[in-house]
Amino acid sequence: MVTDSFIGRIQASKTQGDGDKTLATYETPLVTVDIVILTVEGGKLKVLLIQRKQPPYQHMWAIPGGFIRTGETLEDAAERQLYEETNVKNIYLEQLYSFGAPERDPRARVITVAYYALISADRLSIQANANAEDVRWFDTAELPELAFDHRHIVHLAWQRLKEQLKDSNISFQLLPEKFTLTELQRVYELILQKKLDKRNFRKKILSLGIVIETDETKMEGYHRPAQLYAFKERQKKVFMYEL
Amino acid sequence: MVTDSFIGRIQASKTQGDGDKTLATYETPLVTVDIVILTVEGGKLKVLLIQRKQPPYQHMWAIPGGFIRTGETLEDAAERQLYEETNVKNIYLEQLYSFGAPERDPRARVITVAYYALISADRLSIQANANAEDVRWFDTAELPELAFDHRHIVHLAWQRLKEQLKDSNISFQLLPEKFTLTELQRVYELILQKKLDKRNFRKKILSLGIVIETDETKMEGYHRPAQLYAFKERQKKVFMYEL
DNA sequence: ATAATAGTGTCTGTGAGACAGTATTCT
DNA sequence: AGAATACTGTCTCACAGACACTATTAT
Repeated sequence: MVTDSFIGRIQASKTQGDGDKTLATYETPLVTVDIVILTVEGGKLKVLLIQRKQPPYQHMWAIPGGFIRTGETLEDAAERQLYEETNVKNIYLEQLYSFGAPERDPRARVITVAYYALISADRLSIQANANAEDVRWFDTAELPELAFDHRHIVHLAWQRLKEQLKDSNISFQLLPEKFTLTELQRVYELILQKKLDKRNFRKKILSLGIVIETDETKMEGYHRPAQLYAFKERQKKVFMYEL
Repeated sequence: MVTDSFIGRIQASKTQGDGDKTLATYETPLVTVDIVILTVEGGKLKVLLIQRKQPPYQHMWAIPGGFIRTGETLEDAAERQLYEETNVKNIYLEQLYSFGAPERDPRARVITVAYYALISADRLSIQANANAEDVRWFDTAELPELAFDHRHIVHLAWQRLKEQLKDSNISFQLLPEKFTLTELQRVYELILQKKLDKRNFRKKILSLGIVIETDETKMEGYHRPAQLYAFKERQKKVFMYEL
């Protein structure tokens, strides 16, 4: 993790442009981009964490992140780190919130712009081996102790995901291209932490016209196979009730 | 405006903690907090702008902002600047988005955490005189050319306000303590830029149980006076359809 | 009486949510 | 036959949205 490199405080003293303001001391903060990478796998909503090698918070788990490079937008930086960790491109990525509590990093003033990313489990095969030893997926509902304010950040990402689930088709970012309606329902149930009625759920999804039936089916176990669906558009705004 | 003080670029060259990453050059960006301050006054949704005295964008209008001080949280910094500009405390304030395009400030790499604030027009009396010459309220629908990416930021704030109007009672932040239902409806219409049906609007607001009738009325012109209402709670989540 | 805004009620249609039984595939 | 999951339809109730007339206060 890039933030592991220790950076001393840089103090800058400046006069201000406006006459009626007093001379003041500004800290030049460091800016990082941290990413909450979420996926659904094995019936759990999981988040990618990295084990820290250096202090502070040595050996604790943290979300991936790092500094912004010259010429990079914030989103570029997030995309780059996302790629470094997952080896996958074109991942759904969205800015979450910026955190700047003065003591959130004991070494220096570090402001982080948090992003969150959603990736479907079927795109993760490549990653698993890379620096596998200190990178792992954790059940978002059972997090270990996290470094810095990362627990808060992960929870905020989950919160945001819940909200977005209710008024967009964002859930499709977490599923393979073809999926059964039961699989889709499981994603909703996992994120919302709540059982949904199968008939109402299917009625709603189908009436929204956001999925299209494929001619394939999926067998799983010794029972009736399920119809596979694909989705029509990304980012369509919809409304889900039955919160 | 604090950002007027010119700050040179500070370059920092650092090695990273992880072995598999290349040596890279990081810019130490500057971090500001900018605020979109909105109010409803004279039948317009207005935003507070400040005329810049120094280049770049000299004489152009910009939203207020400035650097974060040592020991301040991002929100502290926003609150401080909000108070400096309006002379009013306890204003509704919420983080909007962070902007970090490399060339958004021609002088240096400046990342800004944008906030937006809502204030009711009746709390603005104190302000008007302060540094009145270069501080003015502008109709959000008819902005002058703005410095930096501030036009984009203002539009995003408006956008966010529209969304929040539909699922929270945030509109009350823009009204005096006691108000008529017609005044409340005007706020909705202004922000959503759309006429609403008076009967449906009142039915909805009253059924939500978020306002309470007071025993006062308000006369305005030669016609039937209107009942004044107050709201019960702040921050309650509600749902407004009729988008 | 006139002007001007405040205030009010009904109907229709959509859709959220509750609810249980049949269909299909395998061993 | 049995196990296991896929799949489907009806009813009720709430409420969004369309729509027009009466009430009150002043000049």
